[in-house]
Amino acid sequence: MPRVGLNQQTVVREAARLADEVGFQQLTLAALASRLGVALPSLYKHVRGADALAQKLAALATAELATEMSTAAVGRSGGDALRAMADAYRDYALRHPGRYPTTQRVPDPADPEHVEAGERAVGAIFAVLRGYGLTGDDAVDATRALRSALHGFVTLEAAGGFGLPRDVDRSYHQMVASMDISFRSWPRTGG
Amino acid sequence: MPRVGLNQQTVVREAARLADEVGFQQLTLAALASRLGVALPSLYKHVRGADALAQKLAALATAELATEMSTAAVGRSGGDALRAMADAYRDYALRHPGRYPTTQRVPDPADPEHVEAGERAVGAIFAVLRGYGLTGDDAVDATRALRSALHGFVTLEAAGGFGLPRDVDRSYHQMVASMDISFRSWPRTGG
DNA sequence: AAACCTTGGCTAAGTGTCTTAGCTTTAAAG
DNA sequence: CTTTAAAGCTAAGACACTTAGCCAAGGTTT
Repeated sequence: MPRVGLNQQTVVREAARLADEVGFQQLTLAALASRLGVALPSLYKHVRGADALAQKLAALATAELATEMSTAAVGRSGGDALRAMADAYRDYALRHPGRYPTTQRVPDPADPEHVEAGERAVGAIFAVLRGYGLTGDDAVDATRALRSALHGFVTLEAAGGFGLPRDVDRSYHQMVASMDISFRSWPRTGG
Repeated sequence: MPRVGLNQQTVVREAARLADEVGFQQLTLAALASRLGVALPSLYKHVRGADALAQKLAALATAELATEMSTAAVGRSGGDALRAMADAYRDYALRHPGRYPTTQRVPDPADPEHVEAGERAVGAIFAVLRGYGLTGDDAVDATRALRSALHGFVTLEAAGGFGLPRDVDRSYHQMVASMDISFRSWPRTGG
């Protein structure tokens, strides 16, 4: 039997593509193997199992998202940076509906690339918030608030949770605009 | 064989309890059946299958959550109502970690109780926002923003996504305080 | 009380998923 | 050319959900 020549990276990248097509929940080792032209158990030569694959996928997606967030904010500050980053965030979630949910997985301490990616993502938010003069505990609180709003929005949108006809882009921009206001008048604790 | 005397309600209620104990993802028909003292296929006499059970669980949890949100806000207005409702929301998610995720499922149009529960939940938010003078499109946008923030926060918290030592209660209260400010100075569109 | 019949329980069996064990062959290294 | 690590394979097991079909409990009807 001729070898296909897989390695971990090709497996994970194909899993990412497949997840975007069918949804993360529907990503199955059987479908992935068939897509790669290999029998299912052969995947275990490259990935420890289904959970390990999900973790590697999370590392990949988190790195991609962190890069897009950072790139969007570069050269901007304040509300400009916030809007650009928020748009990049939602764009990513919409373009990669299968990868996005994995970005909320807690980074695996045993995977340095995953940890680094998570730090870059949070770091990007922190950098934007510094533009509002938010540091220390205030920055931590504001980061949590911003992550919550962005993640919550794209999650509800993906789940079809916004039933009413009101334009969803509009609602998102309003939310980001309101966060801009919030950050400018953030209830300071002086942490 | 003596009959256990199950019905749909007892099955769904036990599923809710079990989900809270082991997590929604770990809720399995096998575990539920064993907990109820029947063989697995017997459950199909009361529920159409695993997905239907999840839907009924969603209807139950959504109704519970809607009730707690409404109750918390009754007799209050403005920031008081907002804080009370937000606290009730997070309380519910923390007390019922297995039920909570099902509340984000889109209500099944074929299940009137589910639909009604969803409307009550959104209605409770709408009522609070009316206290800020928000109506029409503004209320829709603000509702989406509030739902996003609350849902995002409790989801990230449950996933262990808040790594830093900063107190999580504090961060939540800061977020809610900032939403209070946002709603008072909401970027109006006059919808 | 006896017959009836609805229904809630059961066992058996099939499908799809992940996983492990162990064999074979490729193809690179010496 | 021989050796060997690794990448593929088949076979088989553990669980999950689901369907089919049987049987008895227990209420209803005569």
